[in-house]
Amino acid sequence: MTYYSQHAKVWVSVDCIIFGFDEGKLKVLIGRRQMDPGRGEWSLYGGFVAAEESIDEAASRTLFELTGLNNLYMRQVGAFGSVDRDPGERVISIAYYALINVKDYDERLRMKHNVEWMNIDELPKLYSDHNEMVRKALKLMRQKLRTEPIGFRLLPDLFTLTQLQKLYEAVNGEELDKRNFRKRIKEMDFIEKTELIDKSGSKRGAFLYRFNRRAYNEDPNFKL
Amino acid sequence: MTYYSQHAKVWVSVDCIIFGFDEGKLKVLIGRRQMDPGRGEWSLYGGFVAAEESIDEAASRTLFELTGLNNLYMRQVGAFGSVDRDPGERVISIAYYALINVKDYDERLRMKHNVEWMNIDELPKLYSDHNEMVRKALKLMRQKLRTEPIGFRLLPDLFTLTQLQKLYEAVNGEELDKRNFRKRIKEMDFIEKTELIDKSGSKRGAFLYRFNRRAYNEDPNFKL
DNA sequence: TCAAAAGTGTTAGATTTACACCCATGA
DNA sequence: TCATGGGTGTAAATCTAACACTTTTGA
Repeated sequence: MTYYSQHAKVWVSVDCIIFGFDEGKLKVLIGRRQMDPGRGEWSLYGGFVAAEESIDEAASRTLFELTGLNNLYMRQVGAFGSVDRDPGERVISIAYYALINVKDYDERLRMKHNVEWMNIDELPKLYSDHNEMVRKALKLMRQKLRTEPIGFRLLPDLFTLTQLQKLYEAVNGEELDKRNFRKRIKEMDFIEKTELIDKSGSKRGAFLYRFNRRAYNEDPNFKL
Repeated sequence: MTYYSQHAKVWVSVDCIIFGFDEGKLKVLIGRRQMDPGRGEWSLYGGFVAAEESIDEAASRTLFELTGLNNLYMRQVGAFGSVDRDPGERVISIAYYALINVKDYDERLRMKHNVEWMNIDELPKLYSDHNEMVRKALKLMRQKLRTEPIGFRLLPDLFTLTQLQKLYEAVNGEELDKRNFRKRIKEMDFIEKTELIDKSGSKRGAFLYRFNRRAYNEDPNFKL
């Protein structure tokens, strides 16, 4: 009989706020809950933490289960632990947000799990405290986006400056000045201009850029 | 047999990073661990989350147990959940930081719990992942300190501008220009000058100031 | 030919930083 | 009388924000 055993054990789960960027909008992946309690309610995707895995591993595993993708950018949002946050049993949940490039997500897998991309500013009421989780995740993600080049995780490898700007506008919910934005980008040597041109967004076509992680690691002065 | 019961339950604890400010230094409250495993190692103070309390309540209760103080400023740092972070059993821990005015802490209670104030930059190796918790707590606290007037929670009700400046210097680990600092303070109407003078720090004496929470709530433009 | 997105510099204003001396007092 | 911490303003430099027109091309 150890010192520990006089205390209660509880279930611990992870819930994932998966951000995507498409058609100029920031989106979150949500689905209808498939089990009781709360069956049918809009909900984040989650899973339980198993005995032999860390909470980060549980989050990675859950993300992989849902998306088939590994090594996603992922950060912890925090622990949510009201006694009755889950209407069934006492479950403490640890929220994680992840960034994915919508195009990398296999549509069939998405259908199979019955989840969909919902605009961040049109989210319905979600199960339990999931709305609160999304709010906090967004707040943290915004902060990170200002000081680290994580936005590229939401875009294809090659992107136009207009796409990049729209991404920043969507996340922060405010418009930016095109010239000032491009001036800042030009100062960051790790955002490389290619000779490739994307004609999908305009008749004239726009140069495609890429993020050079190596160059960033050598001279990581990012500020937006 | 519910859906939940096929999953493992784990112990969940809270660990507290308690910051104090004294003699111009930022300090953390740590003590020698009183139980196995790890008996005798330097450690944060913590406790288990009980079945019928939220994690925030567990943190408040733990803080009260240790300090006899209620309504401390307290924020969650995050969940720590490596499988073998605790050498005894699987325990997921949620870290919280709290700010207290060292003078409010009853010295007898401190002795009773066998904890002491250790300078943040002279911390020894702590039990398990507690050093990591402190690092993250400090990072978050610094961020908050820049955008919200939480520094007052570390000072007596009445304080001199020199004390306030030393506090900011200690937390951020860098010196500030006295004139620029005072200029900024003067712009914040919720930091009120009193007619009282403190002679303990100098022969000439310095005016004492106080933080007016009501005024802050009306016009919360803080930036330091 | 024209609509629609791409691309490009300059300037005023605001903010930030650097900096040095006099004052009041108790020992 | 002097050592110690308290208190005060200005100017240069940097950063931020506002702003409008030309280019290219497919329909």
